[in-house]
Amino acid sequence: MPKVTDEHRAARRQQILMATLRCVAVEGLHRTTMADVIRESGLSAGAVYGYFKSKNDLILAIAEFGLALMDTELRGLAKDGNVPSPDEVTRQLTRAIVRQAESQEIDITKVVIAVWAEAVRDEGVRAIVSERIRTLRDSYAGLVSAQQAAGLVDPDADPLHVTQVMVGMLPGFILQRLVLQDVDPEGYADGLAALRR
Amino acid sequence: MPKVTDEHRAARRQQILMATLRCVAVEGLHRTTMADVIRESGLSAGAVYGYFKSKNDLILAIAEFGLALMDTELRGLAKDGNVPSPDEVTRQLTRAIVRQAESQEIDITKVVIAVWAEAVRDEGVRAIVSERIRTLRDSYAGLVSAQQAAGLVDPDADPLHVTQVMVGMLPGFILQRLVLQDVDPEGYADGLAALRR
Amino acid sequence: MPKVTDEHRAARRQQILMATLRCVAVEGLHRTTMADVIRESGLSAGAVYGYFKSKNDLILAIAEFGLALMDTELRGLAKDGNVPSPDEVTRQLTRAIVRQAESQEIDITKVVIAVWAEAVRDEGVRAIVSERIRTLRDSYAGLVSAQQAAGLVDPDADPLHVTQVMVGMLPGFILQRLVLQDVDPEGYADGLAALRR
Amino acid sequence: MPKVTDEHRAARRQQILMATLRCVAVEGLHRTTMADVIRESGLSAGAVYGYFKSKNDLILAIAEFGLALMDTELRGLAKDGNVPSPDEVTRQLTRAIVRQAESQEIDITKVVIAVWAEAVRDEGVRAIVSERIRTLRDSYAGLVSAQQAAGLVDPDADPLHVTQVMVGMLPGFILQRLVLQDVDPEGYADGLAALRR
DNA sequence: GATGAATGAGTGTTCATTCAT
DNA sequence: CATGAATGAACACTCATTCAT
Repeated sequence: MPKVTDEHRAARRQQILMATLRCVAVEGLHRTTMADVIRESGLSAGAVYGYFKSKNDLILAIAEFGLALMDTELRGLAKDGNVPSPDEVTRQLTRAIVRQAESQEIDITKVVIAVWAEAVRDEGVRAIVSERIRTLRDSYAGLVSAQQAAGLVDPDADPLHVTQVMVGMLPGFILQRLVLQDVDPEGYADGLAALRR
Repeated sequence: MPKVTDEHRAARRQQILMATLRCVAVEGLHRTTMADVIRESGLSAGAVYGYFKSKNDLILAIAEFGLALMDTELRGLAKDGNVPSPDEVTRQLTRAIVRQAESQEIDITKVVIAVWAEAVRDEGVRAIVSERIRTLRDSYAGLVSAQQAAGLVDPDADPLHVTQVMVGMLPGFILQRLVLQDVDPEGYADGLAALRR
Repeated sequence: MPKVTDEHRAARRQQILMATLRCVAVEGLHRTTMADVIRESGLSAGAVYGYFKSKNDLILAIAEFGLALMDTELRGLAKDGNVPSPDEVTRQLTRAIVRQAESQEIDITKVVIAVWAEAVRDEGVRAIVSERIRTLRDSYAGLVSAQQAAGLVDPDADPLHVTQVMVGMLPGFILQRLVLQDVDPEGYADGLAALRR
Repeated sequence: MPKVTDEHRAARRQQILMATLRCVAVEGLHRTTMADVIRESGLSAGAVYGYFKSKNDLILAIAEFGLALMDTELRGLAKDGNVPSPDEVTRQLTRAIVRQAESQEIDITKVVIAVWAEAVRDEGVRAIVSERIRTLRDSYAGLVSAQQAAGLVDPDADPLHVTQVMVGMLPGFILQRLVLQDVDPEGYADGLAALRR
């Protein structure tokens, strides 16, 4: 079945990627074997290797995909005319995370934590995670200026530092949600609000 | 002479544990092989298996040890008579993390992230991580009451929520520090302080 | 238009064969993959399999072609009226080998050695190599009679034995040339001449 | 069963080596799989890899061993007081080859041809083959001087060239013996003798 | 007790070949 | 016919664990 359309190729890649995400969410990055991916994808070994030339390639694709999902969700926030307070932003973001995690068959946040761990020791994955975190911060940056102008955030503060904490609150939310299962967006946002007075 | 033997046993366990931490910090949990641990510890395979009956056992011990190190450091904070602001607490905690990470031959925070990832899929590790996070929150709890009394935190807020955010800011600090290497305790604390205006 | 088609077919076969020779000279028989041949030939997998029904078929064709090249070169020798001495024959033959090896883009002698090794274990290849060596000996046979008549070779000797040694000197030349790179036709012929004093 | 004697280790290596030789004589170098070697040696995969760290390692050992067997046989020749003629030397050497090939359960000359083919494309094997051929030539060198002094070989000839042809006659003997099965030491030596008058 | 050689199921990956388009 | 995506058995190699000494 040669000379296949680009859409077909893209669909196959997606098929493999989704199969891998399903495996990784359950087994983690390293306990997911290529045999798992092959079985789960319903393709043959050769087919999978036709789309991803190694397991590492697949991990990089997973990393990109997993973090991209988180990211897209956050873009909409700055769109509105009004300026949300930091706790309001956190509420929206954690809500988005929970929605993502629960909407799919798989909990993407499990994949994301696996990717963080891999980023510590694999340069390629680290580059991807770095880029994603930076993008996230940049998405915030404009919002922070508006918040400073509106008196919601100390106007003398370095916006970078503000984005670092704001982004920095999300991993802890994800981790506590998965491990202790006792955090939720409302409580987490309230907790931050409480710190502000 | 059981006393001496017990001490000997404890020393051997520690020796193996430290060897494992060294390996895990560099290679991660799953790329660290028992052969690595055996070589690094300077013991024989049989000896290592005499102290830890499986690799999973060793991982559990690693998880316990890695998170315990973080915890002990934080206890001292509540000891002082004065009541530190939330950002001051964050400053102290992140400083403690950096101190820990840089004081040892190995960066313990790398091990910690590996442990988080494992907690997602291994019930045993998850139980340990849960317990540690809860302990950390409990250590905070008293402090939060004091901060509420002192007007540093909204007295109407649920203390649990406050401890959730306060603890929740640390994983993001650790992650950004390892991956982007552009965060430091002072900036991070300043960022939080800025949110409180 | 069957004529054109046949020529076309022959050209395609040649194209695939040359591509294979190029691969085999570099990688050897077994490290040359069909994918290599396909890529090098510029054809599709299906096309290559249209001309050679298996890799083994291709190997047989390689064997035939590689040894044929050596053979054609040697025919001209007996043509001349004068009777060359054994060392003179060796000089001409080794010169022919070197010329062949250096004239083409690929060193055909590398392919020849690979074919010898395959002949040891594959009956089909062995049959081809057998036939080629026999042909080579036959080409010599007439010459030997002439040399015996001319007193250049012991007239009482069995011509078969003489052709066996004469042919037998060539593999050693090829091997030493490829591996040690310190033999040349002149020295080799001189060496044989020295034995005849 | 730890702390095993050196003899035990050497015996195990030999056991694996002999198993490999048996496989290579039948299947060639590349069709011999590690699974073949493992089965034939009667050991486990891990055990084999404990003695040879890769298949390539094993191939190098095979090359060394296979050619060494040929070599040892040839040393005794120069020992005798009398000076053998070149054809006599060839008779002895080819006899030694046949004896070696037939004395063992496996025909070592089949392995040797496989090694030649590998030497063309693997630098490590080539180094070993080079060294062996050089050693063989050196073993001859003394003999050639004696033959030149005794008038059996042209005294003006370069001894190197003489050793090149003398060594060069052996591959052709081995090859014709395996492929055509119609050469024997007596005929081959007679063929060379015939060239000398 | 301590040792480390041995095990063997399992790992990521390749590749000759087929066949739907 | 020609194409090249797909197949899946096989490959070289690893590694947690055991147990004879």
